[in-house]
Amino acid sequence: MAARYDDGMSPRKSVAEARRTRDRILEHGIAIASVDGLDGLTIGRLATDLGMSKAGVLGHFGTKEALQLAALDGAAAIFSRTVWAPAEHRPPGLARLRAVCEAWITYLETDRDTFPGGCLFTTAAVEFDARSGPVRDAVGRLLRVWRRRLAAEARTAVAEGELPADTDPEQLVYELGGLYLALNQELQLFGAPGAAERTRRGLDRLLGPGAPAGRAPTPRTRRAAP
Amino acid sequence: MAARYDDGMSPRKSVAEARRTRDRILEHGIAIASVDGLDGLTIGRLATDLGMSKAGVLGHFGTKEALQLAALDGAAAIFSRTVWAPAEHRPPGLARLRAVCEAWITYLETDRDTFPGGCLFTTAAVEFDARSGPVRDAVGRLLRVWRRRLAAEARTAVAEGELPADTDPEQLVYELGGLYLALNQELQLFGAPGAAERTRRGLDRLLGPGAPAGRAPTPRTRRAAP
DNA sequence: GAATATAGCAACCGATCGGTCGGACGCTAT
DNA sequence: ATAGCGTCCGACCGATCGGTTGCTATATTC
Repeated sequence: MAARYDDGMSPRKSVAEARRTRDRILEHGIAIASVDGLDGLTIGRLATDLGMSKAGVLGHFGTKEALQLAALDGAAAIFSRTVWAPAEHRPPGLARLRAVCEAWITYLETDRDTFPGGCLFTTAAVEFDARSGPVRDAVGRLLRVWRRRLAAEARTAVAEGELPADTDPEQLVYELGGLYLALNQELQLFGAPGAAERTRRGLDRLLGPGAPAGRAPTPRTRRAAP
Repeated sequence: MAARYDDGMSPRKSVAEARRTRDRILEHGIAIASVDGLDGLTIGRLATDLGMSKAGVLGHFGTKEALQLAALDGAAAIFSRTVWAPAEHRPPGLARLRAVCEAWITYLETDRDTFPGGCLFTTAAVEFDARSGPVRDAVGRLLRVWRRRLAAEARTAVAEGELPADTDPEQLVYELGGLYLALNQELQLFGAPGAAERTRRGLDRLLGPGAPAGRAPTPRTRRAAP
């Protein structure tokens, strides 16, 4: 049959508009995937939510897998912009590391519109960690990049004497990641308001006490007896 | 049409056999859910994998949601038997806490047949943490029970003087959980063989150094300068 | 041995999945 | 002015989803 467009809603076709619709699809797709996972990110649902046809949605990506990868890329861009960029102007080493960690907390705590279901990387990592294919590879790659950045920062902190000389940067990053997995779970599953403070206390134990961005010093949690 | 059973495969109907088929379904279902999530746990796939009909599978549970809850319960039983039971005969407090943590590591590291896709609780928690309903509630309940047990053990450890007096048990459990989330991710996503040792180092930092079950003392990671 | 209960089957249901296809439409370059 | 391209549409495809139904065959109960 012929497309009529007699419902008052005329199609927009300029190449610039196309980019904007693609961005709209991606933005909403990231929100969906954050809640229901990259598998739960359905073309049909995306289409109905955005008031367009499935073919129109899929035309921008070609394949569901490509859509998933694009959503992952989009989330990576948001992540980089939200937690990495604000810390980039800080001096390398411990200061920047602390700034990143603090931005990471606010990223998990406040970005409920863009990621209503929590960090998309965590969701995707758990969802695909036992499968194989391009999506799993992309998730692994993103996580590795992020860890490498953190480890590099930790290394310069050690070189600058801001962290003890016997610090193992990879170990530090490993425990940092655990802290944030715990934060994501706490926020999503229990909605616990004290989760951020818990995380900061854990950070103090890992990085040494100190106020990163003007916040009040946190009460000590546990420290080895002198 | 009529079921004929003329393919040489006669049905078995005794109530005892029925229990065994139910267990078979659950066992395989847990393995599937571990990899593909509780949503990916499909009745059709379960049926073909086990060589039975969809109705035969669903008859034992009635609903997919009931099947998911049953799988969760089964996984909880395995978890309790594998990581809690072996430590139960240890004296309460730090010793038992250490034994649980060590059993937890081996549970994540070696149970690849029952949980080929990693800890089912972690998978289910991330999968349902942004939704609502009985499954999400069940996951939350199980996690809470587990945390309460750990916190209780930590509390007696403090009371016994095995941990510093200013230890916050909930904080300790929080960081413990993060450590194990990190372990699960490391094992599943990167298959890193050093992940267990990383976790033990983190445990030493949380619980104080000490060999829990006869293993060699681990090299120090990072300790505050004296 | 008859009656009852039940495990499991084949077949089927409407809904939705990812994906394809031809065409209508508007923008852009010639 | 017109040809071509890209965007998006409605319609449709086979496969699979969770679930229902009517039935057979066995085990159990009386």
